[in-house]
Amino acid sequence: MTEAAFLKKLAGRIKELRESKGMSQQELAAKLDYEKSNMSRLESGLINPRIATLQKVAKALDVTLPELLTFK
Amino acid sequence: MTEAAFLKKLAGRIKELRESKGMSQQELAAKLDYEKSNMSRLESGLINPRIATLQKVAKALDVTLPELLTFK
DNA sequence: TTTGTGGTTATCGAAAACGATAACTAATGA
DNA sequence: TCATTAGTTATCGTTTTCGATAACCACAAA
Repeated sequence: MTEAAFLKKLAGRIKELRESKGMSQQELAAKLDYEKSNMSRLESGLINPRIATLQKVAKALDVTLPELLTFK
Repeated sequence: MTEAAFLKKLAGRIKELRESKGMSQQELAAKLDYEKSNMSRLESGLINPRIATLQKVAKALDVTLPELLTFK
């Protein structure tokens, strides 16, 4: 799997979890002190985020990091 | 948990898995095309790595990303 | 003593994340 | 029509990863 394909799947996983919680991108972004512009790019697979950023995303989504990173 | 503490635990997890496979830092670094100097810093918790880097680490250690990120 | 291996630390330049901000589109509702 | 909300896209400056390289330490084997 290419890096781009991997980031795409991760992006979809974040979007899926966010929507299942009924949150907007801006709500999620605000919850972890992340720019909404970057959140948009993150959910589009355009960013290769740092692990600490994903840790905050997981926390804001109320899931564990392994859960966030579990996808097909 | 602070970011620094989190990175320390991640570092320990990588070291633990690497040693359980009987690999040296340089062997692991070479396997994912990562500089040995950075591997040393990564295992010291001095680096907040990108998710794609950790994905390569997991692959080189023959574990899944969730497995790599599962620790106390 | 010399050589090799494993690991650490430092520096340099390039690339990319990230914060901050702005402009824009589309959809919804007053 | 106007305002609001959600999301996208772009730019700028700062910070940090990362590749590349070098120097260094400790230890063990020849």
